[in-house]
Amino acid sequence: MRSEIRATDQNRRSFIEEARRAQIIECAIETIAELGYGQASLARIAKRAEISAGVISYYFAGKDELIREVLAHVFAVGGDFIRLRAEGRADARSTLRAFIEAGIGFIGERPHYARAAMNIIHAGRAEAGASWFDPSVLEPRQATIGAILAWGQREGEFRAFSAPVMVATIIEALDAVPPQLAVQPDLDLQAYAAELADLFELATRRSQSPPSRGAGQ
Amino acid sequence: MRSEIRATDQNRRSFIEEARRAQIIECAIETIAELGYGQASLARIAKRAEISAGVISYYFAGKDELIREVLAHVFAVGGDFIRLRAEGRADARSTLRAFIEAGIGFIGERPHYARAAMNIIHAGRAEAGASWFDPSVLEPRQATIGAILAWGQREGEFRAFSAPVMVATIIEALDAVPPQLAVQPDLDLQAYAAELADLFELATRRSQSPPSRGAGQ
Amino acid sequence: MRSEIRATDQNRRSFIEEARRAQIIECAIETIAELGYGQASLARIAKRAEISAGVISYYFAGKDELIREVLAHVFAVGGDFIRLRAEGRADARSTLRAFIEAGIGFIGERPHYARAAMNIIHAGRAEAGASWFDPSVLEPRQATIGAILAWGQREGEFRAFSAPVMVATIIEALDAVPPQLAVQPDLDLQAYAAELADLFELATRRSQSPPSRGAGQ
Amino acid sequence: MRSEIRATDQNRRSFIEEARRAQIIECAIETIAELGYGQASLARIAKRAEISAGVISYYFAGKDELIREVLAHVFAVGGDFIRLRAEGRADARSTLRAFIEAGIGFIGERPHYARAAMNIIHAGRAEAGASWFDPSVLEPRQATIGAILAWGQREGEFRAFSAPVMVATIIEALDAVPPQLAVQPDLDLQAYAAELADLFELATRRSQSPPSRGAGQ
DNA sequence: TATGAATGAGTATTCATTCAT
DNA sequence: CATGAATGAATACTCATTCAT
Repeated sequence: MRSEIRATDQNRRSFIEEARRAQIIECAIETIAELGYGQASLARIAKRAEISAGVISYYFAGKDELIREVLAHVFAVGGDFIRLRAEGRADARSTLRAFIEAGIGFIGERPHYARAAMNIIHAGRAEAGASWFDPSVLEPRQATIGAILAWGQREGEFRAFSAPVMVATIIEALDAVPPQLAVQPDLDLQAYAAELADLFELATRRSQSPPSRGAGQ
Repeated sequence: MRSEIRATDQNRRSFIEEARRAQIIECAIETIAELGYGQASLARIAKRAEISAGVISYYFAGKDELIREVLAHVFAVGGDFIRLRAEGRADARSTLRAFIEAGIGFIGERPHYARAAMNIIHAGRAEAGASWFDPSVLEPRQATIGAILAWGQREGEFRAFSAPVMVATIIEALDAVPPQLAVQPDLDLQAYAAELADLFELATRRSQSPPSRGAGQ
Repeated sequence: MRSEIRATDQNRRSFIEEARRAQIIECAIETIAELGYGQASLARIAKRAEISAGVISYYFAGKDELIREVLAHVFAVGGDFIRLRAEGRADARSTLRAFIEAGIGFIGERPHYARAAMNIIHAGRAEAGASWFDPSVLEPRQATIGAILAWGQREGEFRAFSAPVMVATIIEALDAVPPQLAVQPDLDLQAYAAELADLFELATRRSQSPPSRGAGQ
Repeated sequence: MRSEIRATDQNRRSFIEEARRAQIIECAIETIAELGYGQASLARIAKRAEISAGVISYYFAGKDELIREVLAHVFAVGGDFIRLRAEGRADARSTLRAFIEAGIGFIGERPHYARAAMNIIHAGRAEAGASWFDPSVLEPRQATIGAILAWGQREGEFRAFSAPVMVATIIEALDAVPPQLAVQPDLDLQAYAAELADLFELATRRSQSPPSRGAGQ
């Protein structure tokens, strides 16, 4: 009955199974967000869900699978949230702004989600360089930002910069927020978002004068 | 410090003691960098150092002390590295550039150090609100960047922005590098540094025209 | 109670849980009685019970809880045993006799119980001033003896003496038996009990002539 | 150089060796009295003596030997103390009084000694029924009391009672004091001693009327 | 003689996982 | 489906003891 076995069963899952998985994932998120990945044992997650610890092993092939699904869930929900708010803009500049604001909006809306995801990503249990969770879950986000940047560069809105570096920096700038919010829960997220949006607008726009590049000193 | 029992009156440490501590710290750094904080048990660290696990407990009062010392060591070495390269500039703009380039330079010089520190910091962020490691170790870095930004704003080189947001973003932009380097060891760090420096130069400088702030759509 | 994680809402325990706890407590008693408190590690207790050491941690929140329960169990069983034989007497003198005889009777009936309890209490007395086990478990015994003595003094059966000293001496006189019994298993407990009862009858009764108090020499 | 080896060397010990052994024994006594036998590791004893832990192993064949010597020392000093005060009396009655008062006097004089000894005796690490420390160290005390009792019975001062039971009870009555003193340091030992002396005078003296022995109910 | 570095066994406890019920 | 009992490995840490210096 383990999920590996189910897989042969055409990957169809019953309603109740889906519900249980969702419940467990939700509780895992809360547990990880509150206690940290290191303290989030299956027993503790199970307790929050008010089920026996064995149930988790019943529905998930192992802790790794659960964690992977947690991450996938957070990114799915977050992606929907952001896409809804950032898509359909007329230009890359305002789309990027909207993306950043939506990203922080999501953090404010679902701080547990954001916090749990950051925790998992940074818990890093690399066996050999590569990250242990399916990195493909992170790709859509990168791809989305990459597309916005490419769009802006193609249209001439944006200056010439290394897209991968900019993507990484934008993502990390957003990922820096959940821990700050945890320490300082009354953080003004709207102002923070505006600041970040300004920051990256200036960093990306085709500028009147180029940066200095090694001059000075 | 060290096992309650062997704390010497003078807190003076013998040469051999200092050497062992350094070796253990070094091996802890490597272990954390390669396996992640969560997998870096004392046993694994000891194995890498080819010593008995008890030796670590002999030289450090506990795992927490070891980790604290690891962090302190990394930040001490890193701080020296960066200060050497970033101090004494004539203006804030070029100082910020130099700081960013030195930061990434250090990552390239000591990738394990950077990776281990990031791991510890992010693992620590998780635990129940307050971080369990001495957060004061992070302050100098924030203070340094904060000072540069204040300098630039005071002198009119930099535009008006929220310093805390900018500080967090710069730090996080640098902290994003070690994991990328782990996945992609041939990453061109010099180019990366130049890109980041450009990015933040544009993001900070007093600009001819202000960012859009909510226009567009 | 039990691992923080499995504390049930109702604190109701299943039959099997109760049985396991009882078995573990029983094995703990035997182990402590035979090897002494200091040598009674969870591993050794588990080995005697032919279970994995983890099981003990599964049923008890920690070693402390186990020990507390051992003590409580011994005193509950012993208290019942003694009460059954000592209650309902017409006067304090015969009640005290019966109490002493029942106390030693219990030691003969359950030598492991008595020995284990003495071991725990004496080990506990050591630790830094306050004892680490709940001292309230010892109170009923003291209270019972104290009540008998007060009764006898009130009724004029007993002479005037310091009740606390007498209580302590009676208790300790009984507690002296288990170790003797361990060394010399064929000890005639009935005779021992009669001797002790005589001893304390003479020590407590209103006497024709007072003790010497410092005369002599 | 270990003491086993020395033993061949005619058991003669240098002055300095004797001094070190005495120092270590003294510190062991203090440590055991303060922390309890279970917490009295060689390391902690060594720390109190301000020496390296290895030194203890150098002067004593093992922890067991040290503990044995501690016990022997306490009983030697205690025996001297008591003998000095209890010997040379004219009759058994007053000798017993004096013995009890001296016993408690010693506890008041050297509470650490008494406490440490009780701790060790009760720590009980029996391998197979027999106590692990040399029980011969306890014999002189028993023999002394036994001799007093035999004297009194021979002379007709004391009634007929089981000497072993009386001996055990007297010893235990004294041994009950150190823990009480630890909990309640302002305990009036002189009064306590007088009470105990009265108690055992009445319990031992040839009485006008015999005890009840099973009557009553 | 004395040190203090080192070991290896042993401590309680936690954990993911399995499985009979 | 779900439980909760059980395992065995892993966790950080302590300890008595040994030994080169």
